[in-house]
Amino acid sequence: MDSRSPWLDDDQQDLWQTLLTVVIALPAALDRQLQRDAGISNFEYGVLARLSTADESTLRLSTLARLCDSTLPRLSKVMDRFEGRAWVVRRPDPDDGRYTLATLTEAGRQKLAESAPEHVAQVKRLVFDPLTAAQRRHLGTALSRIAATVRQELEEG
Amino acid sequence: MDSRSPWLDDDQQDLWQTLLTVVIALPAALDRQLQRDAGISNFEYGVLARLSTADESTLRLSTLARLCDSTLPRLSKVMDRFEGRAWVVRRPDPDDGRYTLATLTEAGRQKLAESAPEHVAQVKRLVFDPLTAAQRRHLGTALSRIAATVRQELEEG
DNA sequence: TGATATTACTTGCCCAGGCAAGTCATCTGG
DNA sequence: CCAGATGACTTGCCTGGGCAAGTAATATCA
Repeated sequence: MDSRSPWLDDDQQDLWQTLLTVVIALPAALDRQLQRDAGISNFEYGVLARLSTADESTLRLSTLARLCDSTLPRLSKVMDRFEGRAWVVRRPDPDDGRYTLATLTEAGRQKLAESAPEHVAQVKRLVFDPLTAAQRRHLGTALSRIAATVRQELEEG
Repeated sequence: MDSRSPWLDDDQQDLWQTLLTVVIALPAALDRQLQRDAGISNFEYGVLARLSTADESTLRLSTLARLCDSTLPRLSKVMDRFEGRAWVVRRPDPDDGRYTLATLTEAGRQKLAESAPEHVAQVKRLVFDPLTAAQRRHLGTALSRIAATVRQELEEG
């Protein structure tokens, strides 16, 4: 494909518009369900979920930020809110005081457990149910390539 | 696929995480380029682009909102900014005074033309270049189904 | 025909997130 | 061993967007 031509052809336009719809409307739909049923955003859910699968429920903030595709200021403010609700605790990394370790508390794990069923059901309804097994595989392949390119783009910045 | 089981299996987790990365990081990458090079957001670019392809460069706000997957308050505020820069004009629809018609001005069209080349190049680099023709077709098929489901969700909700 | 409902949009208030500047801890070169 | 550089957050300021309430125009129906 030639990146130098300054326009998209019709097929590309269709795909592009569809992708835009998904990246705009899917987060909106997820946020709405989570906000209504659990009072948290999709992003906040992702932070809880990441921490819950980490070793000892603990990660450095910078690592967590990368895993959640977040900036550090954004994550820092989420952590403020989470500490206020006692869902996580922060402490300096004993190995290197510049790092901060975040650990999911039992209350945080419980919040995640409460929120998960409806959220997962929503994800299944919106993303998995409409697709056949083959379509899911193809989607995964294509999105992986795009995700890798976009990640690289943001890191180079 | 059974929506009732409350968890995702490993394959689903992988796909889900990849999709999350794309819906979070792709808009961020697009916004950054547009903000840097043109001083507008990806969403605002989409509004200009939609208007530019409409008959007489004119659409009802409610129609434009639907086409851009936007809420009406959000679009209303974008229109305030655009009118301030004289990129659009608003006027009541003569056929039905409840509707408002938005028309792209010549200045607005020019802003779009200036912004387009770099933005389109970015879209190609991030979305199209990493994929083969077959992968693009498959991606379009899968995303169309998801987009349709999500749109329906948001309209009902 | 006039009161009420509905539709399309706007406004106000609030909060989340981006960016730039500040702080604190560690590394590095002299 | 100690200044300056680097890295990891944190804070403050500002803007964008969501929601709920308000307004204006049209439809409905007694």
